[in-house]
Amino acid sequence: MKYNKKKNKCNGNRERDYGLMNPTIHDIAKRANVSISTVSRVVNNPLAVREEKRQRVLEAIKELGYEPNPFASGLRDRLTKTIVAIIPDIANPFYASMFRGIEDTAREQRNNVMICNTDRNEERFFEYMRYFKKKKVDGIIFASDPLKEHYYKGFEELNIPVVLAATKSEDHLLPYVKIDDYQAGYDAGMFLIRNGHKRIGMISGPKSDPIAGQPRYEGFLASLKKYERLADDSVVFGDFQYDSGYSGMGKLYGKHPDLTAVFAASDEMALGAMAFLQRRNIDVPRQVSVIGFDNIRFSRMITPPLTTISQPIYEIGKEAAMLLYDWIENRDTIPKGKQLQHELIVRDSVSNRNT
Amino acid sequence: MKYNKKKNKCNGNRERDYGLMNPTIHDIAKRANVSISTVSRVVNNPLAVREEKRQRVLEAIKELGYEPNPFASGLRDRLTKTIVAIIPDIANPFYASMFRGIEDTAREQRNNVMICNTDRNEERFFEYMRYFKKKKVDGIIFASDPLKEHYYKGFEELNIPVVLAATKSEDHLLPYVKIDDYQAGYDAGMFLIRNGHKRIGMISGPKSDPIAGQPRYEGFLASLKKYERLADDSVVFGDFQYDSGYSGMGKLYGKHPDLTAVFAASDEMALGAMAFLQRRNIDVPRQVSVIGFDNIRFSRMITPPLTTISQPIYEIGKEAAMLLYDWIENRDTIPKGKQLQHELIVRDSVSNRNT
DNA sequence: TTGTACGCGTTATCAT
DNA sequence: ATGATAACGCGTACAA
Repeated sequence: MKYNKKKNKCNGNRERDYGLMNPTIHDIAKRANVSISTVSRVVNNPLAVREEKRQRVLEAIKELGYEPNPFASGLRDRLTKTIVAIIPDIANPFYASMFRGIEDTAREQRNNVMICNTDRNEERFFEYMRYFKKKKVDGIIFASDPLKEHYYKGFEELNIPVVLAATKSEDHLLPYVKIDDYQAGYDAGMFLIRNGHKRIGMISGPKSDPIAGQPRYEGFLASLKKYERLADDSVVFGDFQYDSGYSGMGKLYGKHPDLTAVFAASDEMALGAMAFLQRRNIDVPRQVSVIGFDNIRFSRMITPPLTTISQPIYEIGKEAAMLLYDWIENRDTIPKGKQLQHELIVRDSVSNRNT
Repeated sequence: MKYNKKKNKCNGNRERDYGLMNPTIHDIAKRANVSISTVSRVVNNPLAVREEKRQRVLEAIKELGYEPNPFASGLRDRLTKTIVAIIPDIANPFYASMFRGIEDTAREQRNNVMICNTDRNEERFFEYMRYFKKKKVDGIIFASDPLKEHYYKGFEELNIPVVLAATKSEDHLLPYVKIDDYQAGYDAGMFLIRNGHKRIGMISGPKSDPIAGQPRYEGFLASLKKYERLADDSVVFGDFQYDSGYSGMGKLYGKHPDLTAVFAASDEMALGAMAFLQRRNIDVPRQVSVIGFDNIRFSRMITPPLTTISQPIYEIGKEAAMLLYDWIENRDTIPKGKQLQHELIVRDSVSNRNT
């Protein structure tokens, strides 16, 4: 009774400043001469309402430009229309490009995507997890580090779809989108071999990294062993960052001053290696060739322009987001992951020793 | 009556699966033996409640791990708890760093920030504007290009707070956060002069750019004129990107092969200039010195490491976001903008000619 | 099939 | 200073 009066008064008020106000489910109901539940049904379960009314409602929705209020439905505990991208650092161009892929498909779905920069810090990761328990999100794209066991546990608690981008899980079957890192490492080695290099070194990522570390390392080794090139002790391990590339090249050069080519598992490490060489007045590529990995924006801007393995990083993000939405829409079938193709970008940092 | 019964039943239910459940304001209230209004006050306006009770409430909040439900408050106050960052491209490290500043303060406010990459494309900008008219946002940080007149018109329609980051508006008084670009250009010129350079060139941004273009150009000119160094026709104009730096250096070198130093209005253009020189076997910095602008992540990773003017870009983002939140909270007083300090980062790309 | 009314958690208003 | 309660917009159990 009292309730009803209030409601009417409320609607009455709203009519006045129309156009400014966002139409609600009530406005649509009135316009279409149905009840709010009918409107709600049309939106959420269209088949449950008679054709004729459905049309009326649909029309009213169009005319008034109705969009459900995400806070109201969020409060009621449904989808929040936002997904999360967990990445190490958006200021890293590699992840930034991936993010653009994610973002573009999210926009197509009229969805929001929230960035979480972990800075590779576990504490921050779990902080986010706690936050998500409150403020629900529909799904997660995880692109930070290899997926550790307790990270997985965190996801499990949330009980929402998670897909992996440029990484994968050994023990759990979460869908992932990535390239074939083993093959890519193999290809890098082969490229050097085909260019006549005999003594080849590598600056690898950490062996403990089951994605960008070990596979690239092993693919590379395989190519070398096949042609009986130098191997094993001509490999040094870094953390993908510039400084470890610089110092890694230093170690390598100390042990094997006769190296003619080096494969770095990231472009940043390749930059570091080149910096070391150039500061020692060792010419790249004439004396030592360098091949990188990632094809970041700046790899073409340095001197000499860097030959590198390109990951289709934008597409990885895009594909991962699409998989995620598939899963969100159809909660009970886990989508299958995908392998995307890498590509060798030939620029000027590798010399041909065959001639 | 009926109401009360329901409430009790509900709370009764909740007690059981505690630990799993997120505590609400009601749970805190009960625990602290106060009303929910008091709890709400403690959270939003602590000074309005007596010390003793406040402590009790605070303690209960700690113990139960209460966090306000953003959906509920969003529903109440019509704020969407999301702001928008309009930038050219998140894959550009300059904007990525700014974004991190924005994001970090947004997170403090338990807010979401949505990225809009315009790619410097007007069409995309207005697409976003249309989107915002539907799905409201609380405020905007604009960091894309100079603010054109019809962009401003777009904002006006939305009728929400907008603050400018690393840019400003000539005609409208939107708050902005930026450095003093004129002074920065002046400082760059002075640094070259103090290092004994006599014939100095510049690769500027477009003169039509009233922020990163003209002021840096004029500040630079002012320093040169003061000491009667070469000026005017030793300036060439680019678009801040790598390629224009490369070709710009080409033009400059064609006209003035005797130049000993060049100031580039962006690090990317500086990279381009260095690439041109190095490919001509002109040594940097021995034969030609280069100073850049921005201090992007990679400026220290090239050979030689780039001397440059550093914008506190993270802080610019952070400060802009804080201004925006001030404005959102207090809709009727436009906050005043801020000028932040730039800094000269001396590395190895400028030689000293005095000795 | 359709409509009514309650509850989600919070804040603001109004009494006290 | 504190407490009761309406209202925000939506979804859904239940009634019709």
